[in-house]
Amino acid sequence: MNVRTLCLGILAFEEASGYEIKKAVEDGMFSHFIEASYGSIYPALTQMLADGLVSVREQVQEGKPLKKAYSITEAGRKALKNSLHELPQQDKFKSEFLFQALFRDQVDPKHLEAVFNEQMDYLCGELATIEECRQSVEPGSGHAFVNGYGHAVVSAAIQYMEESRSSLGLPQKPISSDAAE
Amino acid sequence: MNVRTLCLGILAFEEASGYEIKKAVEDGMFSHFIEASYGSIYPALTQMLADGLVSVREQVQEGKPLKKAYSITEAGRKALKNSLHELPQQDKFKSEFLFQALFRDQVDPKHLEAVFNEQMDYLCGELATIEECRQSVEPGSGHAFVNGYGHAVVSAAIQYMEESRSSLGLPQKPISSDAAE
DNA sequence: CCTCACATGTAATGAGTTACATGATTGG
DNA sequence: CCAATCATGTAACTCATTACATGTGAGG
Repeated sequence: MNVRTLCLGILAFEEASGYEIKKAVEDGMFSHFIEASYGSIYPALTQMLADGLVSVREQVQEGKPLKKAYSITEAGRKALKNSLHELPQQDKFKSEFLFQALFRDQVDPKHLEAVFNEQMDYLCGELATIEECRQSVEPGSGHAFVNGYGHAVVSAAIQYMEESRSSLGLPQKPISSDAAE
Repeated sequence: MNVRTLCLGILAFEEASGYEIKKAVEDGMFSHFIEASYGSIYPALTQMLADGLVSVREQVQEGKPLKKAYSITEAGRKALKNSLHELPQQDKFKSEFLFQALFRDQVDPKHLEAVFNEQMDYLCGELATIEECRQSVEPGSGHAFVNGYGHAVVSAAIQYMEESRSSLGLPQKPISSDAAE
């Protein structure tokens, strides 16, 4: 999948600016597909505008910079549908974190612990976000499936990592960003 | 992570040719990190040879083409260690399959079913491979962690997908490539 | 006879990231 | 006053993929 299709997908749900798309991809409802930087989002929108897949509405805001709100057009919806049918890759299970874990005896223990904890924090953060989202998505929708899948997979990862702490020679309770404080 | 580091990692375990590296990344013990094509593997090996990170041994085989068996050097091990400490990205949970699932009402049901089944087949295949591997990896090793993590995550995905069949409007039992026959 | 598995490589192409470039307003 | 958030965009660069190019031997 490319950034164009991702943007088109987001715009199929809601009008958005390049900036808002970036936020949605980083954190929001669309953070579980692919990553995208400003350097790919803005050119994608410009190109799609030229191709007639999206339209712009320039919003003048008080006390804030000019915002270009993009909307999907009928041609855009068609193009999205088309892209959806052409996506060939089923996604493979890949993880760079696991690569680091594989060579755990090659890295120094402090670093291993840091990597492990960062990964753990990320996963816990994701789980929290997913659980928050659950309230706002309607059951049976595409979003609900995405959330459910995410929840299942991320929980499993967290659970396995928690169980593996000792076998990796890591201290049992690191900082616990949740319960404490 | 780049292909160079991936190759270096594989060569840290065993001497291998470009061809064998490709196979290991496609299917074998090293299939859970990143993808790599011949077009990236061969140049990576050539470059690392020039940099002194690997050495070659040309094997003349009966009835088979010339094979270049690459081994990691001391400098290579150092470089790997270094790369391992510099890998910044914790891996995010991303899935293009979920993008397709999100727009399930935009694609035709036949296509959705096909995508779903392909994904399911892939996951089941992975699970089978992981279970096979379990016998040959020693407990407590990096490989064991990779296998365990993979098993946990892939099983969770399979289970959730199985449970979601009906809510996606898909037939309960498609072809069942396991039990039947 | 033809295709598959083995085996190595290059060049064009494509897609994205990083860093650069700019600028207003708000809150500490 | 400085940093962060909001907001848009470009250009150089990196990295990998795809397609091309070549060749053998085994098995159906």
